[in-house]
Amino acid sequence: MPPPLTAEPEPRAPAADTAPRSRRAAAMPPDERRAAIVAATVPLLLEHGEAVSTRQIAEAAGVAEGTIFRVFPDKPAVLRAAVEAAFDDSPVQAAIESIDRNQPLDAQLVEATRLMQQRFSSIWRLLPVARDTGVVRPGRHHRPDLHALSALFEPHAARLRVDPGTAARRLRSLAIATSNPGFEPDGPVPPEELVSLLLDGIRRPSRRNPR
Amino acid sequence: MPPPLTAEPEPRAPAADTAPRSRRAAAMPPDERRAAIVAATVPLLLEHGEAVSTRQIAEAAGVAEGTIFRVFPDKPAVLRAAVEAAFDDSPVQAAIESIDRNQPLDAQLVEATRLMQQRFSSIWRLLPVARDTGVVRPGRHHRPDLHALSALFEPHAARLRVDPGTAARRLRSLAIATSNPGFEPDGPVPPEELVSLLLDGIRRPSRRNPR
Amino acid sequence: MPPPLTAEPEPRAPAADTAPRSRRAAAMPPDERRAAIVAATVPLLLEHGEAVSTRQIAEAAGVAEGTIFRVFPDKPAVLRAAVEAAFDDSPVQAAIESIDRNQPLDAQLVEATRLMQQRFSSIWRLLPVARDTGVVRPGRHHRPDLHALSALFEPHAARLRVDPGTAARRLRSLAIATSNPGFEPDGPVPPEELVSLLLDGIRRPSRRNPR
Amino acid sequence: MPPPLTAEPEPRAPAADTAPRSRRAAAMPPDERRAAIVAATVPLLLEHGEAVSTRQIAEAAGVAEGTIFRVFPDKPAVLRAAVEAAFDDSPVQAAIESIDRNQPLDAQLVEATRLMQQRFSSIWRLLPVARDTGVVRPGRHHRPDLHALSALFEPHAARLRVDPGTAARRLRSLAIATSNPGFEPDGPVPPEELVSLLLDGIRRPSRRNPR
DNA sequence: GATGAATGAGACTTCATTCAT
DNA sequence: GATGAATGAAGTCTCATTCAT
Repeated sequence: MPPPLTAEPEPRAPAADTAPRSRRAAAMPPDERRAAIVAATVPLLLEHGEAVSTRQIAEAAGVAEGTIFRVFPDKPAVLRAAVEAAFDDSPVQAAIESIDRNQPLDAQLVEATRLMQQRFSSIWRLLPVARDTGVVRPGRHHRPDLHALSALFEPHAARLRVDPGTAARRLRSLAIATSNPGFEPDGPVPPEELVSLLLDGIRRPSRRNPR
Repeated sequence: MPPPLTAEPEPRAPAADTAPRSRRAAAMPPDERRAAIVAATVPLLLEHGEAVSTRQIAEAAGVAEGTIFRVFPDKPAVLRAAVEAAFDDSPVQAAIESIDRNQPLDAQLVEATRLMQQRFSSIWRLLPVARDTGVVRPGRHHRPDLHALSALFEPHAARLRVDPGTAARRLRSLAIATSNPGFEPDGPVPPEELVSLLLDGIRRPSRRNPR
Repeated sequence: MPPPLTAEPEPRAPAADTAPRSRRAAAMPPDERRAAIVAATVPLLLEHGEAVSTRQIAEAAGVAEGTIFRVFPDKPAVLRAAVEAAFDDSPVQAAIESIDRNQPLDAQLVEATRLMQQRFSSIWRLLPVARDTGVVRPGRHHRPDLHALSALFEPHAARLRVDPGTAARRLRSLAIATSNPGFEPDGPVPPEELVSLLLDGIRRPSRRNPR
Repeated sequence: MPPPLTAEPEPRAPAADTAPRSRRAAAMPPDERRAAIVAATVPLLLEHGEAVSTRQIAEAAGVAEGTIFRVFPDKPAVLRAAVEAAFDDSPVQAAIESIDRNQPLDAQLVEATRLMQQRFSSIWRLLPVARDTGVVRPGRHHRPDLHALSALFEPHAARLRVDPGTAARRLRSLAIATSNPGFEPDGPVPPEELVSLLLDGIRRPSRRNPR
């Protein structure tokens, strides 16, 4: 089973039985605290967008509001970190890389598509935030997952009409678009259909159009 | 020439010469006021998302802040109306319907794709707002443009491996995804490529894979 | 009787008997509102220095906190305005100008000194604020009261060892220093003494030191 | 050479070579810690007034924020101690006492005045703090420097129209007022002028006013 | 004994909404 | 009917102070 694709707030460890209940969160190395706050922020960001309040974040992270600002200079920095975490596609990348290359291309792509749909369906809400926080900037390619995807096409390049990079981009586009709940109210299109579309299109081959 | 695809704030008519100079905006039929506010809101929404303030809206619409609440019960109602206006796809629909059916399917689709890309590229920012305001709700199809698009496929249904409705949805998905500046930093993919992808896929026909 | 030397918060007019008690302050022209806030701020500034909170100011002015920011861009602007108002020396200037010139110089100066002591004793606390808000800047003379004071010396210039401007500055310095409650715990030095010091010094004339 | 007139933060002694590297400051006798904190606070107080934060103080003193509260009960106590230190005029007192009494009175006073101007010019900012912290209280004389100054006048008492104590107070007032940069934008008045003013006033002796 | 992470009250400021004019 | 001054709740961020390590 592949690792989870989205960061999840780590459940705070329950206080040891013998420890006296304390209202004060245990001191943590800054990095851990940072991570905890980021983890708590991601779901809130998905739910409320940039309108999340620092109060909500603090509550979700189980810390005082002031604590946030000991590890982040300001709210945008928190959002940026959360978006970056949520956009981190190394998990998908890893998952795609571990796809069994002995299967036929179709099957490999179906698997990859499923992974990407799963991932993107939770990221829609973050796009404007990513834009606003500068995590995503126009003209800047920055998605390592494309490399993993390209690699899937590479061995079959000769049989494709486009180069592997483009093929990867097209597949990703399809996965993205069809996993947006706003545009696909019936849920994501089955990956098999997408792969079939990608590879062969929707036109029936014919004598006049033999392909 | 097709009508513009995005609502524009209507310039307020200058006060008639004979009217006594007044700081008050000329009384307007409520419907017109509503429309003026909505028209002013759309571009602001595209720029700032849900973070637009009523002050900005009032200023852009050339009315007092209080006036907004004589026409709309509250701010969400304004946003909802603005999103609905921005999502109104009757212009695209009309444009698609007026495409010359005597051209080959490819050409027709290219034209339609261009129209949709143009339209969607400006709407990205609104998706979360649409979601938050309830204009777009999961499980609810609501896009008349699909009908127009379907109609394009209808006459060629026999040559397609999927039904015209699905074909329309797939094309729209492609248009949507490839016009998101966050995902296509080099600008929208050329419509010709998309149509080719849609119809014939990216796989080179071969004997072993004849179709 | 000279006008009061320090701005006083204007008592808000009591609601008319027949008017329904309203929790909302009556709308005011911005200039008046500004003045009301400034007037309320001065005494608070004298009491707390820059540590006054906007809440205190709002309360003292009888308005909501938000109202402050409809007339001032931010808190420093409020303080600046308050300091400027408190430093406005046109009242002293006017009072000095109206001193009867038919009296002997000593008497005139005593009167002027009294006026200045009265004025300065309330301004001490504001000096650092004036500095911080940029109202008082090093190297910038900006006190019109000096002119009025100079004018008092003018007719007697021939009998003075320094020019009237310097004389004015020295007298003001004396008035300032001796009205600082931190340095004169017994209260301000009597103006007569100051004037005598200024004019003749503390040295007894003698043959060896005739002058 | 007279001792410096203002407290300086003592540089922390570097950790001894043989000591194990530790992030903790070497334990210090409480008195030394107190002194270090006070010394670090004075310049900050001059720069920021009461708005200094405990963080700034801790940083400047090279201790942890918490440490401050092991030595002082709360922030006002720190400020009070710092103001007291800054107001400590035993250095000026000593310097005045060491003035060569064989010079003529004028010369002695010029020297004393210079010392006081130098001292007071850096203390202005602290006056409100002194007031707020209760270090300076109305009705309470507390300035030993006056004694030293009085002593300067003592031998010449017979030639003065006022008693030495008053003479001292007047001179100090002049020194204070003319060293406030807010009121003397051109810099402090030359001490010679002040002494001449103090002793002989600004009036030219005449037959009608022979003195 | 010192540390500094954590706290939570409170500061300044913005904003949707109301209502007297 | 429109206006915009006024409101006060809520948002972000700072700071004095505490306390587990």
